[in-house]
Amino acid sequence: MRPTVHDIAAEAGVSLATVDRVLNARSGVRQKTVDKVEAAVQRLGYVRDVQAANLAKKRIYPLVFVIPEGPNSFMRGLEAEIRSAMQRSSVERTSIQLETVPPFDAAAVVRVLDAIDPANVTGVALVATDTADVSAAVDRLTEKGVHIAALVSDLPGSRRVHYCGIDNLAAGRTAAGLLGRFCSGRTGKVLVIAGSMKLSDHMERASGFATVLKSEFPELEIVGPVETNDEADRVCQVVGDALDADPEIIAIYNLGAGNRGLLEALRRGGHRDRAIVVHEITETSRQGLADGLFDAVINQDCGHEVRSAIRVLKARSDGLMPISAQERIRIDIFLKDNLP
Amino acid sequence: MRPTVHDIAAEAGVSLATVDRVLNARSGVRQKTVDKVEAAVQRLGYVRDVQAANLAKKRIYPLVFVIPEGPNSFMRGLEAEIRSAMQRSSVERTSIQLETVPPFDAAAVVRVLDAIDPANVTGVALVATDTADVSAAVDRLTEKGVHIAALVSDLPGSRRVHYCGIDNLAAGRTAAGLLGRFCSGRTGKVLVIAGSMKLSDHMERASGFATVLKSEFPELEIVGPVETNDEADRVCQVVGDALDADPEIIAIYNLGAGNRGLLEALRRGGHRDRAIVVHEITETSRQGLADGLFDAVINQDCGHEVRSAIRVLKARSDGLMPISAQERIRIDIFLKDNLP
DNA sequence: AGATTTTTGATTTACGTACCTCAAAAATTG
DNA sequence: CAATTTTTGAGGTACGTAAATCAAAAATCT
Repeated sequence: MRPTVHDIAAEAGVSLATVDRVLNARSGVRQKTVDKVEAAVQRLGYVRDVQAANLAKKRIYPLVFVIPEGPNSFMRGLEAEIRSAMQRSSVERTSIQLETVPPFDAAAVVRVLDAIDPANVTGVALVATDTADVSAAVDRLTEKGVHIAALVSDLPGSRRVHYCGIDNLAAGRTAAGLLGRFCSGRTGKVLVIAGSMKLSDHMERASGFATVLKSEFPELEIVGPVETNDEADRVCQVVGDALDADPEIIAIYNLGAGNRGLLEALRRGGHRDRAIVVHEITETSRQGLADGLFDAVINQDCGHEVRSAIRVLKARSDGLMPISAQERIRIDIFLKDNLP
Repeated sequence: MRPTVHDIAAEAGVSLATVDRVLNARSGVRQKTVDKVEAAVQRLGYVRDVQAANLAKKRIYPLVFVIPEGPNSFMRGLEAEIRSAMQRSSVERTSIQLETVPPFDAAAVVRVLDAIDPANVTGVALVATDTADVSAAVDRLTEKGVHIAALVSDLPGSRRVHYCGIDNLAAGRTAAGLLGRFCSGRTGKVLVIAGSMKLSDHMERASGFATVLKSEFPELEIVGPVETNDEADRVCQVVGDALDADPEIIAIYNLGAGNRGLLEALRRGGHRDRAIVVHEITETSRQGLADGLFDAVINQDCGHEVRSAIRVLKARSDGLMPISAQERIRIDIFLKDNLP
């Protein structure tokens, strides 16, 4: 049987009340007594029964998620995961509020953050461009005692307590590793498409991709990255124009959204022999894989990201550090053969 | 606030004791009353607070894991995950016993299963060959009321309640999709190495691999699968001999263990230009990726598998069906660029 | 030393559920 | 209709922790 607070009280030769004071870092206990209790905790290997503790505390964690609105399938998938977390909220003792803002609108994110009442919110998870005003708003809110997690795209300069997303430098490298091998020895150009270089995730992917391509596959030359603001129509046009203009393009890496546009350009132009790697599993990219137009899709599991954000924000508002190894979001690679 | 048993009692116009009898399926309640209570549960959307319930019940789940002993790194990784689960046992209310048996020894597995006392064990997870005697032993133990999960390699003919592992047919297909693309258009042979065709996972991988290679990459011809009993020395010899004898081999797929032997053969022969896909992330396969000898590693997260097995066995002994979508083990693909 | 402050102990209530007992009420039987 | 059985109610205890109160003890200060 695992030891309880009663066992520590007995072991330390103090009362239950004192054990409680020590365990919950309440004041009014001499250092000598604290040591006695902590020694007993060590000796008996006591670990607090979190379930019982939560029951007794009946604590709830009010959280806010801020994500872009608009047609971006990945963001809508993220929203679905947040809504599913909202349904679990009674079980997980959370109270989740979802705020959507226009995409690429830093000012709107700032407004939402500034409007948050620190008295009623313990944590915020947000998807935003890595710009100075957003970082400043994050820092202001942090100052008020609210813990903030960056979601999907990191805010490296800010005081966010955690980044819930993949290592995008590694994701870019992985894309290069795949595309390089898919082209195996052939010489040509790779068209790289991005949403916005203001998004730190896009920036990092482009950078990782370029690094590996240059060092390991020097026979492939990068065209781009071309920015499309993640709009499918722009992607379609950019790809169509590029493929028509330059027959040496033998591969495409779309590191942003707008795969619908990419598919359309490929279908329209009848291009079936390019090696193509894109990001995020959506209805569109599944279709691309199934049709053999896309060779591989690099994915981040947004369900994992949302759940991780919730765990981290809960832990932080209890003053605990999350176990970083457990919160790592992995870079998934899907071919049509291992689609879930 | 979420409703409690008290709220249902009030809503249904019955006493707390009656609600308790209905919720825990105790006898001595008229159908009419049962209906009233269940209607109230529906109306209020009551869900049992599992944490409080577990606290009150202080139930523990005695489980047994049966895995092969020997040097196989993947199995040792699995063992490490099981031991780590044993350390969490007080928190997860489990009591886990680990049994190791000689690899590929069906009789030993049968002996262990037959020795299990159904009074002290509610669930068993095992890694075993898919042979008739193992299936029979699984069925015998199931008959005694013990729930059994197949781990890593399925036992399709048996009465196991769940399979905790990847879809190996899809894994084989994925390997073919990767290797085919890595060879992109070149004509040649692919050496396929397996541990034992008595393992259903190896069988399925070989089958999925062959299917996709034939249909999508007909320019590649399969040599094998050669069985090695997962022994590194045999793998080394087989690969060395094959590469020396047949220069047309431009790719290798090792769907079993023994990657140490594969690496050694490649190093010894100075073969650096073959496209190579293997299974399972271990120290050896990481090294292979890092050195550029392996192109991709297909992995199953054995930590996930162990945790999933525990969840499933706990749920089954509470009479619940696990949510199958949540228990799917994904097929991971690692290049050197996305290694965790 | 006595007065004051700090520290500790003893005890209670609560969280939501499980499980038990005993008595009362209702339904069924003869 | 009385006797019997079944169903229901009322109440309690327990699980392990949190959080509170109030009194007692110990330490510190004047």
